[in-house]
Amino acid sequence: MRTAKYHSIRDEILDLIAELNVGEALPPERTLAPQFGVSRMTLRRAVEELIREGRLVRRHGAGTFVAEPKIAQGLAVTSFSEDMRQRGAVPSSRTLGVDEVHAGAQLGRVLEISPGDKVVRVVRLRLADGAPMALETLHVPRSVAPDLDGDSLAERSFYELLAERYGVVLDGGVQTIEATVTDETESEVLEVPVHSPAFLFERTSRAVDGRVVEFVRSVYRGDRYKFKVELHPHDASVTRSDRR
Amino acid sequence: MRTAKYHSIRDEILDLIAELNVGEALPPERTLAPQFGVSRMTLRRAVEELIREGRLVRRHGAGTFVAEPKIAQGLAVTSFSEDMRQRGAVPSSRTLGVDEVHAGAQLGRVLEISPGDKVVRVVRLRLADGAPMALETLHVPRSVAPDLDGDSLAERSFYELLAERYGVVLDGGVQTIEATVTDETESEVLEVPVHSPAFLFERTSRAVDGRVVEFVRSVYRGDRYKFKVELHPHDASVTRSDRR
DNA sequence: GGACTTCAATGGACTAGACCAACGTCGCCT
DNA sequence: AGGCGACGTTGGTCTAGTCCATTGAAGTCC
Repeated sequence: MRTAKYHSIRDEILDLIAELNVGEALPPERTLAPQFGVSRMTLRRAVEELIREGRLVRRHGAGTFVAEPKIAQGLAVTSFSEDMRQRGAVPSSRTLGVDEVHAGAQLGRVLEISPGDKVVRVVRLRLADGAPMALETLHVPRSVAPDLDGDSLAERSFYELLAERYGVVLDGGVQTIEATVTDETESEVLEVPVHSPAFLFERTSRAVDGRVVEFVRSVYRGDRYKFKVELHPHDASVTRSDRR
Repeated sequence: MRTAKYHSIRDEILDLIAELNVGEALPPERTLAPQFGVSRMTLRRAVEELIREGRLVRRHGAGTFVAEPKIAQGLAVTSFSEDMRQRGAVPSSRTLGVDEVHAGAQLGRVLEISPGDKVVRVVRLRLADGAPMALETLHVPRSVAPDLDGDSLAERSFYELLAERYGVVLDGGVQTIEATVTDETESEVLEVPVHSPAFLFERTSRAVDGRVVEFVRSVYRGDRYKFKVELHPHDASVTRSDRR
């Protein structure tokens, strides 16, 4: 079997959820399992995924219910467009410049290439509902994207290009988030007063083969962008490590 | 059985991990399971918890290995002290003032009480390694903590007090994170120039009985505080919802 | 010596059933 | 009418086994 059963069951339950209102109960596990032709354990595994995603809630003895749509706009901000859509805004983008530079010491270190290696640098203004939201500077080793240029980025997202044209499969990355204020240049393109509050995101992404494929530095308008995080008591799992 | 087996097994595996170096393999599942006196499924469930916590990594066909200590200093910032310790700093606290006010319209709304109800307000300076890190203003309905005062907070954490003295069990909450700059007052106590970059946290916490038990507003120094988040490809689970 | 094959060991998925624990309802008793 | 207790329904945990998929090393062939 190519794809795991519990994964396709997950999708079938998703269809079921679509036909229910928030707060309504799913059929009991003992009904659903044979209906989908799987054992109860397998069904439960699929349900557990949906619970982790925040789409279902289980209440012992009562049933499994469709969860409130979650508010959380977390920090797994890997795609500007995805992020904006999730926040209910229409994303767009304007490329302000594309050039090729030598990595240099700092950039070479974070991209894990030689300081003399070439790097494509793309500066883009990111907009939400037509108004400036963030200024993004993208750095990609030339070796990762040999023929990347401004035209390519106009049509499709950088991540689509990576996957489809260069066969790069992303594995993960590290992102830091700092508080900052805008400088003259940033203020101008973002259309805010100088020294306005802003978020500074720095992200480094790695492919499954181990190469660093991008370093992105983004400045977000503090007056338009904020995080909303839902806290759950069991999040403090680290506390237990000093139990001895 | 009071506590689930897979939970105690989790702790036993934790002991096992403590005796191994990063990257070393755990004994295979088929060895461990009978050793702990459980079925393989139950053992796997315990291992899966530890994987979610980032302490173990599984490699199909190869084995289960002790993971690199994770960097992530995420957003589940429910306790200043816990947060600081995790970042390797020594937390401390100085209470700047405690008073009782009427809720008023705004505060009444977020705390879900009448505008005329009384609220305890505590202003505290939070320090890391002896230097100012954040200015925190805590609001608690008097009805939740009838005899709360400055002395109580000197000895124990607010959350300990809630749990042990008032029998309040926390259920969760919502936290927003914004970018801001310090005003005159904040600058003075935080010992930074006026209009320095800063994070503004606003947290509302709820007890299991449904009552809102606190509203906290914290201003963190932007030059000392930052987030570091590890990104994983499957985090983009939302993308799948438009598959139809 | 290097490339290929084979195979044992390991994690991944799944089943059919058992028993426990929480919830909520329905009926009985007061 | 109100409260209380029994019980059926639901999720929660666990077992002992089966078979599949991936890995990596040992062995084989050229």
